[in-house]
Amino acid sequence: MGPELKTDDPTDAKRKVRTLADLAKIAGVSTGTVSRALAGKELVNQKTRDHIQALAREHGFRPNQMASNLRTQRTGVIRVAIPLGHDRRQHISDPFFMTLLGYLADELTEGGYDLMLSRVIPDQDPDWLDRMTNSGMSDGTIVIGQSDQFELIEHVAQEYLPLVTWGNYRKGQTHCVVGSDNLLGGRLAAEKLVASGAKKIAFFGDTMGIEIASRLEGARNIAELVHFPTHLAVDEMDTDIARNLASMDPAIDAIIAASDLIAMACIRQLRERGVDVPGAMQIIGFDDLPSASEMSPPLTTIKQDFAVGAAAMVDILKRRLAGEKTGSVVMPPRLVERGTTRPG
Amino acid sequence: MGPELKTDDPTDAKRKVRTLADLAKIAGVSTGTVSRALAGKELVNQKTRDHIQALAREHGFRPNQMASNLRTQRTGVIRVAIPLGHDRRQHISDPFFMTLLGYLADELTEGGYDLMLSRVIPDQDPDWLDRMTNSGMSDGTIVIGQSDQFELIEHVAQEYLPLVTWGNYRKGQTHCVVGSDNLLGGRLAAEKLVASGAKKIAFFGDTMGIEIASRLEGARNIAELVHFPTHLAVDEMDTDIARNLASMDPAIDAIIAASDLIAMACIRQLRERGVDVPGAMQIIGFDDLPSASEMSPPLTTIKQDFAVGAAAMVDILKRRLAGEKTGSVVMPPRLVERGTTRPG
DNA sequence: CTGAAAGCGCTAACAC
DNA sequence: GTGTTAGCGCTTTCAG
Repeated sequence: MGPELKTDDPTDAKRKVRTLADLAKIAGVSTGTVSRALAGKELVNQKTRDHIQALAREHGFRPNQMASNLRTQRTGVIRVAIPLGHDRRQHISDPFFMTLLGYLADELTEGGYDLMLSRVIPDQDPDWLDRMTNSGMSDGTIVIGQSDQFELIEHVAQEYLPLVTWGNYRKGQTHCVVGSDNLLGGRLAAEKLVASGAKKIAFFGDTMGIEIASRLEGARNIAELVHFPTHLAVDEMDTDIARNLASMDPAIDAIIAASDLIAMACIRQLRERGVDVPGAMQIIGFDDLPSASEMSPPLTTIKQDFAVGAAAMVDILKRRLAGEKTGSVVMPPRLVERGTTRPG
Repeated sequence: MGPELKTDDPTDAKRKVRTLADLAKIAGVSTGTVSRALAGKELVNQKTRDHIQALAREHGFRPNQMASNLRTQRTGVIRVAIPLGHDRRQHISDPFFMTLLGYLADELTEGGYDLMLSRVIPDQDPDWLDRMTNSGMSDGTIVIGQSDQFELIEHVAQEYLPLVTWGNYRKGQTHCVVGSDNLLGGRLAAEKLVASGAKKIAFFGDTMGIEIASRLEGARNIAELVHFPTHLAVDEMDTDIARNLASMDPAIDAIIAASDLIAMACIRQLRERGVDVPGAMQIIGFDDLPSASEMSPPLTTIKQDFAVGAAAMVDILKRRLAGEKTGSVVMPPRLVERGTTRPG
């Protein structure tokens, strides 16, 4: 590599200017002035301001955000946390998260915020949410899915305002949530299946997550049904479904899946078993992910409007950042009839 | 709201302990000791360490990451930037970005890093990459897609090691890139169409992005083809395609789409026009997004393995963080024949 | 083993 | 208008 670099060589014109102080020195002014000039403040003479800005450009100087943030106590970043409490094998690449995250990212970045994404395993890090909200690394926090962390979120929300969650609303809760009326969603699914002639209905889903528990409850308000716990994580889902399908009452002729992904996996496996959908088995999903309408046959499902939900979350978060104490938003889901259920 | 809160009330036991200094005071030690204790360092007496940790838990104290980062010059976050140079109307929710991002997020968060997502409009922020790499807000940077920013990336890479890009490899380039052999991909697509009897082939895609330019070039090595610029952003794509389809030579009986999304949009519009796919028009996409195999008919496409690519990017980034000067990775894409081309 | 003190790089009073 | 100074909250020498 040749001779060692002497970075203290006074003739080294290339010595990088990395701090306000460096720049101040070569500009012959104080750091305060440099700071004001680069911030474009009016208080500094037009000429010196231009000069300093030119110098900064010339040396490729970029102020250290971290230091600035620490000083101003403001970061311009919103944390988006995905807690995997139960079903920790779920990945962020799960289409459900990705869909919601995509819309959130659009809303946030178009509004000038950066987005810091964190995957959380609560068991390994019991006070993840405190850590995040107190880390000073972000101005606000969005939690995608309550998982089994309802109480924790509830607790943190008591003393931390800029927090919005995607999930299920439970009457009287403290924390602000945006999400669908899962009870209604479950009901719509069951009603549809009953209307199109289902005799015996199964529900596939893990009720550790309260959103899914609500869907099950809603469906149970309409019809009696057999519950088969089914993981949300793709690698476990398939074996769960295979077992369920193999062992379940042959009289069952309809399935309510707790998510589109579960529905899709069911359809794949039923096809392998030679079961006709929707002839011999009707299936209805939940979410209406983009791929639900593209698969074949296209999936009948209970639609949640993620674009609207994401916009609502960001809007609410901004208002909370401004100190407003907003309420929650519960959106009505909607039945979208496609090809995996029979008409009627 | 009753009387104003006096936060300086000395009897207020609830006064939040938010700093090391606060905790040090109630523990009766110095901030240095608290810092060491919470970091679990051996140098501090077991008893005091336990005591301080207990106190911290009790008061819900969480050290300020920002301050810590500033001091240690290490953040534990990796920036993922998506530059929208041409086609700035593209959204992060675009399935291509989301797919790659999902895998990246898995790799990164499972490796203990947080991910900071930034959408960039280069025209509005010409030195976005300098700003990011010098901001002190992250330890390394991943850029998804070179867009029209090849030269800028090239320039920054000369003095910033922990930078990895997803995109096209051009011989002799400085910056480290992971991506597919787009030239080969284009060739595979054209070869397939020729083999299955295409007489006249169109290419739909905007060559402002060098990846797509390479795909076009590769295809041109095999067959003469008509090029129709087509935006990548969903809202512009449809009108582009409609125009192209309406005006193009009726002899054209095959389309190479620069991305799966373009292919899907073509198929939708051809269907509306009553054109049979693949009978009257064969179509081949690029990417193999998850939905490519789920739509109907399933899409013939040139597959890029995003999971492998993401893993490679993270692996390389880690090695660069450790000071290693790694090379680039060019992965071979693969033809996946499905239902939008004819056999043969 | 623990305390004191010097910063990390920046901003915002407060002076002049 | 500009310089000086006191921190933001933490880590880490350096003493003792």
